[in-house]
Amino acid sequence: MESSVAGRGELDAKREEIRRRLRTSALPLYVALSNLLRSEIQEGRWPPGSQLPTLEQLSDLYGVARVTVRQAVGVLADDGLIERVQGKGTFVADALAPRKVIRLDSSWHTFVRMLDGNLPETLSVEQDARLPPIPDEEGWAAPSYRHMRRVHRSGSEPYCVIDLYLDNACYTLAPEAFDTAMVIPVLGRLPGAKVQKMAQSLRILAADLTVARQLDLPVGAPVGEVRRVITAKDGRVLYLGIGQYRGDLVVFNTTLEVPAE
Amino acid sequence: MESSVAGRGELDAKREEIRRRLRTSALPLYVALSNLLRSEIQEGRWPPGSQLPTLEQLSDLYGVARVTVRQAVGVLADDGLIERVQGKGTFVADALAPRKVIRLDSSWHTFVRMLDGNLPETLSVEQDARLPPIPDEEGWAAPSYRHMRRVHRSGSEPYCVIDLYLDNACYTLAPEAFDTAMVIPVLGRLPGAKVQKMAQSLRILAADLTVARQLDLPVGAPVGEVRRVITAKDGRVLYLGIGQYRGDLVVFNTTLEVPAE
DNA sequence: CTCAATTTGTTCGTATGTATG
DNA sequence: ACATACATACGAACAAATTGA
Repeated sequence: MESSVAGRGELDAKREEIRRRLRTSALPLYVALSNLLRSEIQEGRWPPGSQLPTLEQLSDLYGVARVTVRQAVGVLADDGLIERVQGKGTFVADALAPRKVIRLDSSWHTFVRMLDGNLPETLSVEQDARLPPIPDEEGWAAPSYRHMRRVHRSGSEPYCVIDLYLDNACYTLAPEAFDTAMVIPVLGRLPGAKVQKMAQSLRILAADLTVARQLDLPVGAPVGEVRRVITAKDGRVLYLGIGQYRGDLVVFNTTLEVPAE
Repeated sequence: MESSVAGRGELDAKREEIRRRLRTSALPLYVALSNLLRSEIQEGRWPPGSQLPTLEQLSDLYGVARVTVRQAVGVLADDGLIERVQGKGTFVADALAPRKVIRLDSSWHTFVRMLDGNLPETLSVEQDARLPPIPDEEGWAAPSYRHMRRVHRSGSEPYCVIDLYLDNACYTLAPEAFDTAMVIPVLGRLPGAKVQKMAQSLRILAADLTVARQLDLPVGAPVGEVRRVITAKDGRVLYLGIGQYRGDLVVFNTTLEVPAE
């Protein structure tokens, strides 16, 4: 008897914890739950064609009322991700449109090759801008930069929005190229081979209002913010780019050769 | 006249658009607005110590009711980001607490140095596991792996939970070391220098329930999923690790030397 | 064919939170 | 501070479709 009571108490505690985790996101419970279910389905927890647990079971599993589970499931049904059949159950749709992801490689050659040929859309240009403050170890600023805000698309889907600063001394060497093509490959091909290295750092953020708008995402969706600094041999900053990438469309790759000891 | 009408119409359209964006986020309006204000403050739109626009002005600016603005501002006040003084105004707090982040470098040396000395907590061990399926180009599987699930902490805060598979042929060479220390540095120091390269790919996801619990995050919070494959010279997979990192605590760094043409 | 069990669909009533004027 | 409207979430009861005994 006691053990059964303890078991029940434990279960309730667990249920309560799950509930709390879902709650803390400030989203309505049914939205939070539908997001969770969506990503679990996309991760393959319930494969295409298979039956989901019943509303009662899900209600139990996540510690929310059946009606609320139903509401969450309804969101996914509206999206066509699942199908509900009265008297039978809820099923994962057969054809999940496979996501076409963009692979960002971080060896210089593959990175540049990947970028090359893409045509960004320029949202705004500032001809004579100052570089935002950067830490000393990243390099030192040239007198004047060309500041552009651009959007990169894969087909019609935007996957990156980027604020970039290009040393005007570089820009004047090939203005038409810089205006239309991706900046980094052009910079790499610039005569004189001034480019020495590119430092890159990535933070993971939730999309704010501006970014959500430009990447066509809900506010709060996970995005990767990449900061790239390209310097010349003398430490002058030729390029600074701060880009926000849609988390659901981009994969970042690195390969490290391990030095023999 | 016409231009003034057009200007007004434009303004209203902009207001309407902001409003719509705030709305569509599925967050309660006041939460969405507080997020927006928070990021604008952090971006420096209103510097520390300065006065925010009045509730009326903000109400106008964002197209929401004064009471709703007040509610949004209340969230930030609770967070200590701003201070409200009756009859005077609302002010940005002087000291914004900086976040302590973990830098994950991806040159082999710095990466290993960063890991070294950290003591992970092991959640579970499976002595004789099979490697999960991997694409051919990543390498080929050894007959048997040691599978561990571990949590990494910075102080008491968990920042990474990782599922790792270690070739048992490697494990038996230094079982005590592999049991307690970080696997990758130990693997790198293993006599024979079998390790040749490490491939790493990073996806950006929303935390699912399991990860949310283990990293003490709300469900849906942005996390980075890092997949690391370490192979020997002959292509055998010595190590596979799939780690989930808290987005708010981790920065991923890379430096690329640009080959001279 | 019928019946019972299962599972989703629907509707009420109630309580609370959100947003406006 | 108040009145109003609407969304969210819960529990409960009942309806309708499906399945298999």
